Amino acid sequence: MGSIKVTLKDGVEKEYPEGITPQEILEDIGGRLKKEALAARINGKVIDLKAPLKENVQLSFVDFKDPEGEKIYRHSTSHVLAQAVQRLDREAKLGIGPAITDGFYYDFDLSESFSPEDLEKVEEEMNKIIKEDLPVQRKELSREEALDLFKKRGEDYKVELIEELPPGETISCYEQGEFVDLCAGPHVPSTGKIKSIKLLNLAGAYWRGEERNPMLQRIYGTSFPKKSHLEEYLQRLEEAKKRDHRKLGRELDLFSLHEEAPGFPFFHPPGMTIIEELLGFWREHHEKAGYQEIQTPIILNRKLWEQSGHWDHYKENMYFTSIDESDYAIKPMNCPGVMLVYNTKMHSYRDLPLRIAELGLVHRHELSGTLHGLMRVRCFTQDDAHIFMLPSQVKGEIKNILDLVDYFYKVFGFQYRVELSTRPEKAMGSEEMWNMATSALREVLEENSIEYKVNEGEGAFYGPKIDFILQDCLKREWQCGTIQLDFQMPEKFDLFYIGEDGQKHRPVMIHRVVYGAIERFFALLIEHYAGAFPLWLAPVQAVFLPIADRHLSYAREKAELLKEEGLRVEIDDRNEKVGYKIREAQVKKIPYMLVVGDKEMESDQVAVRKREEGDLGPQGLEEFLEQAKKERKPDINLP
RNA sequence: GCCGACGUAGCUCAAUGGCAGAGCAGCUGAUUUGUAAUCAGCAGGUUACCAGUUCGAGUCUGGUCGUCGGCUCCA
Repeated sequence: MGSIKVTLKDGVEKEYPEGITPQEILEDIGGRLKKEALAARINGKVIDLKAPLKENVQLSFVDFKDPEGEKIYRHSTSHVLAQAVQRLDREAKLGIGPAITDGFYYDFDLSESFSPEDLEKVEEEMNKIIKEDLPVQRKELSREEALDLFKKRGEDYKVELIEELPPGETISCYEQGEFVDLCAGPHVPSTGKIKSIKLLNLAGAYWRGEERNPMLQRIYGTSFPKKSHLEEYLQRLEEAKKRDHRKLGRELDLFSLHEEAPGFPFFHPPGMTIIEELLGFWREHHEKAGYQEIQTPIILNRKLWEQSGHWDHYKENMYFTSIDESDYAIKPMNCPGVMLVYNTKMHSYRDLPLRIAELGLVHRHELSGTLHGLMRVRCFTQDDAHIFMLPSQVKGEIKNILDLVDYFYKVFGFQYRVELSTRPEKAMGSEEMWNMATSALREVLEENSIEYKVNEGEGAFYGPKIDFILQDCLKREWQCGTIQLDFQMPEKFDLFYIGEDGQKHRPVMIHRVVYGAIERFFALLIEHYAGAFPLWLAPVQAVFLPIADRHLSYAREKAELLKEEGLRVEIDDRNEKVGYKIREAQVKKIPYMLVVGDKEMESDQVAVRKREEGDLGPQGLEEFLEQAKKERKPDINLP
């Protein structure tokens, strides 16, 4: 047996006998890592601490602070969860149990369903397993051995997974005590490495996410190496829930939802003010970007939907009605209406690109279980636009939209993620068309060095798309902006333009939205700002707080001046103490409070109190107005 | 749509199978107030809805609707 050279992170080279494990090296070098290391990284690859080293390597250790370490830690916790569940119910069959953002889950198939009380018992059992500090052992097996092992254990789902592993793939499993799970690893060296665990919730989940498969029971949980970190995390969750747009929407009187209209939101005056500001901002920038606005009807004849392909591809999401004995549908998308507008006149190649925008109200029959406040509703306003262009203009137009979306999201301070979705199973058009369209999107993303994830088979039925994804207060992801390339619709509606050669040509079309759905974007904004909207969006921008009745007329006079400047101003003329009025204005998250009493009347000033900063002292009305006007610009915070 | 939980006053929440209650908000009155809640009084309910069990149901059972957490779907 020879020896190997191990280069540690700090550049130190050490010689060890071949077959030494990272664990043993830790024993040798000691220090903080000895306690905190969860796995090792050799030549960039993460492996078990117990994996023997066979050649010269660059070695570093992975702890919880390392994203890979966090993942391993949570993944190992999911194994402990599965072990606990099987201890409590021998019949429980294992699904899958991966680490996810901030935690993990494990899916189980069992005859009786879990109750929230069961979770406590499971948690108790998990703590026992942790206390037992069972060594976690990796084993590599042949396909036959693996099939045999999991068949014997009655793990039908694992057997299914093994059968689908590509030939030649190393099959490994991890054992801890009586428990064994099919798993690629790596894992922590023993269950005692895990410290603080918490099971969070229960849910049903289809096996492998497919509706025709049996529904398994999923347990979500999380774990941390320190109890205080777990507690902080739970605290953060509680804080995040306070930002929930459904809660703030009610408290701030922005909107409401009613049993009488599930999924169809009602907007109240303060909510409408915000929406109108969002739309005003949108119109301003779309006009600048060369868009023209139209409006098309909500109800359109069946024939149109047959022509567009929606009747075949989107029927289960549509609402229908009949008028004078003919069939009509409520529009789930705006495009077919736009097609009719395009075809009302001849177009020259000189007219292209033609950018036609529509703030279109669409209705879709979403499954009842998917409705979620304003985030997922059954009717929503898309800030839609359809761009008709020459094939040579496609990339330029997509680039323009990428820039527009980026500008909009930056104005609100949103971080976003980009996805490219490709051809779905149920698609119109030829493979070649799809490939061409998909690579066009891909190229623009790459040319503009935008990071993106590919979402295979998730495109629209008429073309591939680029999606822009935002997160809500609980880090749930919501698709907002989207750019969809469409070679189908122009074909279906026989769109053409007259080219330089005097002949008819087919234009290319893009569907795109920036906000996505106004409702969803609004909801995300509520959570993003925790209800404390910047001045330009705030339903009430400033409130006068007169100290006593004798200051009322002064407040009215000054308020009038601000209103003339277009500010949204109110006066709290109730017979209450200032402290009371301040509290109320603060709870309503009004950006500015203007306290007026004897002193202010005498000096012809207002005492300005800012929502975030508190008392700013007395100012002349002009000074305040100047500041307010600055803050009225949506992009005030942009460089 | 599927799995699970939940549904009491506008909101937040109480009430062993035995008279449906509190705080906040609302209304009325008093107080004229200086940087996050003045005091008093009044009113507020078909306990989501429909059946059933029971002498008696907010509470137990079944169904419907809705909401919440997921799955699936999607802006």
